[in-house]
Amino acid sequence: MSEAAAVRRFATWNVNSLAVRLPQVLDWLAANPVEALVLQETKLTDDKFPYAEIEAAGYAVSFFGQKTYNGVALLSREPHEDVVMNIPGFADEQARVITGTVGGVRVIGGYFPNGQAPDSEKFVYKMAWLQALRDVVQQELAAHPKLILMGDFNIAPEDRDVYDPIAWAGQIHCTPEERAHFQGLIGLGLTDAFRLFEQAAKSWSWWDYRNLAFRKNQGLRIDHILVSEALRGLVQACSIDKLPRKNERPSDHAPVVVTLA
DNA sequence: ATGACTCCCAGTGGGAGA
Repeated sequence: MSEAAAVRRFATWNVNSLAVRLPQVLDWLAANPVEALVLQETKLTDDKFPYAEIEAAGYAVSFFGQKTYNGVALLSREPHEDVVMNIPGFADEQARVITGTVGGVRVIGGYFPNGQAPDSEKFVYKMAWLQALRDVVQQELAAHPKLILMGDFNIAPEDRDVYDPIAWAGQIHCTPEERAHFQGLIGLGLTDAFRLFEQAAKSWSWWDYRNLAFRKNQGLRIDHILVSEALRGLVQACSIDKLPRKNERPSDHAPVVVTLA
């Protein structure tokens, strides 16, 4: 077995338009070879998806998108199998989930609903979507003990994941209802890989484009990698890569990477 | 400060994101 195959890395990145960010994604993959990468907010209909460019970079890719909003993709160094789009049994016009098996690991990539505001219809949708996701993750876990659920959760699990928890208290991403759903996923036997390790205080995965938020490090940790019990003992590292946020025309999110033995 | 930016589809503005 080669040295490269001895360590396995899986990553998630909300790219906020793959049409704009494709060069950055290819540059990032060249510098950060991974076994699999899930993307959110591709914002591309399938006929416009740049699969040829991604395959030329050495990655198999499945994708599922729509115009303007949402859209997800699964990239893997080796071909992946048993791909499922969205949540079976949950009727949804929005392209938010892509699942596939990569080297024996079931990978679920999700772009969780934003929810807009706790008193909005979009929050009601977010709650229903989260419940449906929990059910399908539970089913997937029963069939695939080695499982990673990762993506843009649009939930800051704890106050330490928020730059100003007082100002954000009860606001979208920080409501008790959203946090309870996050804990519901943890309750399935999943572990927040980032918190398996000592991390710098004020570690965020998203910074608002406005108000010099990145420069001032005012952000939220809302992009997560959850690993199943069968994988937990193999996790060697988990980190947020802030470098792409320093690019020109960056996504507002940074990639999150987990390393397995 | 109920803002600030960026993306998109639209089209000379507005919705959504988080």
